[in-house]
Amino acid sequence: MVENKQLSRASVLRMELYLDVLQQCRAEGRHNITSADIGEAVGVSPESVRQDLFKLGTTGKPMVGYEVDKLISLLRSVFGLDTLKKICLVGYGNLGRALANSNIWDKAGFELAAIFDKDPNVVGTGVGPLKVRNLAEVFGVVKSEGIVAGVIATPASVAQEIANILVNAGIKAIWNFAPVKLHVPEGVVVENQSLAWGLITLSQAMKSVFKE
Amino acid sequence: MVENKQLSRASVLRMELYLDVLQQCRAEGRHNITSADIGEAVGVSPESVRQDLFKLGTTGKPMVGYEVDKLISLLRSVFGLDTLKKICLVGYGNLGRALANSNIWDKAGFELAAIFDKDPNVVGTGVGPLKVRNLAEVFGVVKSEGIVAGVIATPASVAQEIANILVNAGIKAIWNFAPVKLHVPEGVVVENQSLAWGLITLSQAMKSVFKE
DNA sequence: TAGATTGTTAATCGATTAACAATC
DNA sequence: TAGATTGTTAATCGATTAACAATC
Repeated sequence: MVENKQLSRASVLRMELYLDVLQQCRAEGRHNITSADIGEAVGVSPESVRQDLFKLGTTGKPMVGYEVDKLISLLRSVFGLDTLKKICLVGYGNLGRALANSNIWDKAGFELAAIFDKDPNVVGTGVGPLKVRNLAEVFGVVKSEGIVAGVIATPASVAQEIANILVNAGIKAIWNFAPVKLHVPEGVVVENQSLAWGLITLSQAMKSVFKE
Repeated sequence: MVENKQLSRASVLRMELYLDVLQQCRAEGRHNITSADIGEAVGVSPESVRQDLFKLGTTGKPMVGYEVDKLISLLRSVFGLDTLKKICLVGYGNLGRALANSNIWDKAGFELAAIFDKDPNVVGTGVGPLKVRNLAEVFGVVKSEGIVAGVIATPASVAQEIANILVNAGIKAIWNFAPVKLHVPEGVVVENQSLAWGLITLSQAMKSVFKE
């Protein structure tokens, strides 16, 4: 029932789409869904949907399809959404503020447990009960709070330095918004979300559109 | 010299890293660089670097390596960074404000030419000379300004509707921050940058780390 | 020259697509 | 039962890695 092989990034991305569709179905009161329905909703062939679900240990029934509730649980467990993970945010500029005030954390099973910045004018301000702390406190707070992941929303110039601090403090995962390839030891996961890179990727993709 | 085959997404992502390394090299005054150097800096094998550059029409010399300036120009042209593209932003919440005030646009060859929101309290406010306009103006402004791309930084619930409006207005590319699979006609490019999906991907990746 | 480094083809690997038997 | 739909293997496709001749 639990996956053992590493899922490809592409698979994971598709599965996130499946989860979205399934939740819509549940909201509409449907109990079952076929691979064809899922596929059509997310722009993927039914075969690919089945292949993806097969990797997770399949749960469908011929003629009936998949149980919506069961599949939602399965995907949530694959993504680890029901495991609470403490995360900290480093960098409280425009982007940091937008992140801190967003509602994305819960939905992915994270608790935003601390915010850090080096600017003395920003330290002490904050979101609700959460106050921005001085960068120097990272090590101690990560340890004492049991924080396992960190977000880097700082300028690119200091991103690697921040990554080192986080890793030293024992963090196992980094969500990186800086357009910098971070060098981290094995066993530490980095997920890049650089807006700059995203925009360049869009620019590149546009070229083929205009060529037609 | 100009690429004709579609580059894989993975290739493009790697090439963005190469460009970063090359720009650092130029800043340090280096004129040449080998595939081994590039590879080491970005965590890719020299063979892969050469293979990627080969796809673009290679420009290196045995025993010397690649000319830094030449390669920067080549990559900038591959990404289309020197072609100015007008883009508009829809949704001026926390994320929209962070985007509008960022410096990412120029660097990817975009000019942020208009901002839209439906909230009357927000319309009229703005960044520098740019004022937030009413959502109803999208169609007219996109046409009159010659805007070719749009950013969706709205709640997920209205993202598809906004996409339809943008596409109808003639936009060819969408940078989508909403955690929704957008359905667009062929010939329109969508680049997803949903933070919610990114965070779930991180959560999934963390599972394997903690399993070890 | 000698040898480091590229250009480019070949081999491997993995992911996607197709096919179809199993089954409810 | 009949036939729609899954589970699962096989075939195809593409990307990555390896290899090595070409070359500066």
